[in-house]
Amino acid sequence: MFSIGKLAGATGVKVPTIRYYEQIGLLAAPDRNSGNQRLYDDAARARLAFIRHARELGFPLEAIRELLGLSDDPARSCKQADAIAQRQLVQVEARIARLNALRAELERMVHQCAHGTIAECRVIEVLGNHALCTHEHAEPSLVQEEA
Amino acid sequence: MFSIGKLAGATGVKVPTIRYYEQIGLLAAPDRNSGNQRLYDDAARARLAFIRHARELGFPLEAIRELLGLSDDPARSCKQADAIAQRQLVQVEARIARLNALRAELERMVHQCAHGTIAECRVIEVLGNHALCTHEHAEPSLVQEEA
DNA sequence: TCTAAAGGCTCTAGTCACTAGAGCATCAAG
DNA sequence: CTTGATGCTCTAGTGACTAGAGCCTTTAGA
Repeated sequence: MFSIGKLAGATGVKVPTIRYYEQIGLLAAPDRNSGNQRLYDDAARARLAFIRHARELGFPLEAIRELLGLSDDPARSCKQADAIAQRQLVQVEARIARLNALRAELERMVHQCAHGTIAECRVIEVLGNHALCTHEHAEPSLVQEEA
Repeated sequence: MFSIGKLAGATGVKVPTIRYYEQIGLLAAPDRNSGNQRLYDDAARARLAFIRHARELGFPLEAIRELLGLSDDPARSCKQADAIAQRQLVQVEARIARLNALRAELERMVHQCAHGTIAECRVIEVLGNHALCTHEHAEPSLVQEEA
């Protein structure tokens, strides 16, 4: 049985984050010791490791909640789990494509700068005038949040 | 002179977002008409276009605030503007590298799945056991937020 | 000129996944 | 037995918006 600190150390998830996961119902509330401190067992550790790993792979907490629900039912078809992972893959691919376009644009901007004054600065100029871009780039919404 | 709706149409920035930019001081509060509605001029339009373009390129609002400050001073050296763009480029590159690792991991997971039951599902298994990964992947913190 | 719809206003609260801090209580080591 | 680390709850803040309530103003058509 571990304290929350030991659990944090064992999984690499910070203490407040563990409490947050409990608060949103992603992790069951564990038993407490006589002094009201949380005590975790190895099953909790495994579950938290699962969550952490899925987070590292960019799954949103809601998808992780679903995956955890599925993993509790071993006899079931894994169709849904596949679909979730597949969806995540598609999103990661879209983000990569998008970031590659941004990188190209930023590189062009930075390389064209002659390091003179603001008045001649290619960075400022390009930002002010989208027509100077080679590519269209998508709305910020597509760029938001992470994986 | 445009209403906020026309400005939104002209720049592709949504109406509530424009008001939000005003609220956080990124866009100056414009004059109002007799009915207390905002009226924008072309300078405001250009400034908002700058902001939008910079957002599309993934600059955080604080960086944009700085860039706008610089662009108001045309005689100044563009060293700082370059540095901001360069920093952004580095971050975008880091995100691309990170996402490529994630994509590889997700692809492996998805392709190994035999589409059977949860008990045999590679997706669930890999998520539960980081040792099954080929790569280390970074902390979620590095993955957060966007460009 | 009237009316109805579209657009505008302010304000508050919600999103996601945490993070930070205040102000306490409890535990482990010396 | 003390001290410092760790734990507890609760509230509020982050970034960059988005959604909604409840109201007012403008504009186009009849």
